[in-house]
Amino acid sequence: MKPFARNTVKVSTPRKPAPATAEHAPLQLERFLPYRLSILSNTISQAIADDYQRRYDISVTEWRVMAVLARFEGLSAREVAERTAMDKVAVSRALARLVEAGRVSRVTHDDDKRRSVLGLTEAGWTMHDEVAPMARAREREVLAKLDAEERAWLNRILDKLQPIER
Amino acid sequence: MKPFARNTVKVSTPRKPAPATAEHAPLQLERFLPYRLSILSNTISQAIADDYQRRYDISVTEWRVMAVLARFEGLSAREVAERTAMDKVAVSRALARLVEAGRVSRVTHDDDKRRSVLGLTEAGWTMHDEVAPMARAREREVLAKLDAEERAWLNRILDKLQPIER
DNA sequence: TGCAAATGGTTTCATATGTAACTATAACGG
DNA sequence: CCGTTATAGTTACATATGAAACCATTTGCA
Repeated sequence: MKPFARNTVKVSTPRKPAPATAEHAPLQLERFLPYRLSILSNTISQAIADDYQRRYDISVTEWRVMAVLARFEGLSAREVAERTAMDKVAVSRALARLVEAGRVSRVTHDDDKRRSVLGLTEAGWTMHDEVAPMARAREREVLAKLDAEERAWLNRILDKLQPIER
Repeated sequence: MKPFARNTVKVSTPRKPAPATAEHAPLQLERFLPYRLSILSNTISQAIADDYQRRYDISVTEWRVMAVLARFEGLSAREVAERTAMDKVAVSRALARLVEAGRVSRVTHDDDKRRSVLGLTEAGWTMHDEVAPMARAREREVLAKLDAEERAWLNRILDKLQPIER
């Protein structure tokens, strides 16, 4: 494999597949499931996050923590970690910021002083009630690209690829 | 003390949805598309990356750059960025490591000295030829959870949600 | 021409994230 | 009981990542 492309021809806009394709069987990235999922996931998450990140100075991880606390009252940090699929360090940090910002309340558990008991504050609820509808609206926008049948299949497929635990 | 006389509510294992649910309409995270995609994407990417990261000391972004260079010879950094959907800083850094490691060759373009002309080296190809089949195998494992019909729908859905440009 | 604007790419800095170590408390086994 | 082990959570450190500033070169056009 000599780099004979040294000087000559059309180096300018090399759109052609590499010659070695046949022998090397390179990955077709844009057809590769993990890659596609990663792009799609980032695109969508970012679009939604843009909506609230600037406005409320909150990160995706913090928002997820809040979303979980909106549904389940009095969770411990570990339980939040479970439900958000984040690791406990990430949760700890998100909580630090959220408590600091006055959006989450934290007291220590009566019977187990290691645990904390978490919940949204007034301010937390207020923000939640503004962000949640935005997030849902964005989700609808994305799903609007699909028809009902496709949406059904998507759900089914996601369920199979990743069984929701609990 | 009397375990009975717990005056506070039962903070012990709060599995019940928060009482405020009705008025606040909290997000059901585990049914929320962006969240599910993010989890799924991370799970899968991580599983695959684990295969080669340790073994070759290479990151996902570096691998993606290599995969693109395996298919398209002589790309510039900017073109790599386009095709990997990474930003140019990330590409620049990945390339620095790859060139350093002797896996990618870089020369400056003859007609435009700003550009670089990139390609895999011998060592790069060797590694590529070991990693690519692994990645494909992993993808197959994931897709094996679906039947043929579901796989077809998945493809169709991904195409609609995220048209492949170019 | 010549000079402002655009482009390819790298560097810098601030922030995010993951791993491992650490602190405090609780549970367990003899 | 008492010492070991496990668990909840935080801190420290090292690495990754993104935005903006930056350098070099090329392009557009008066």
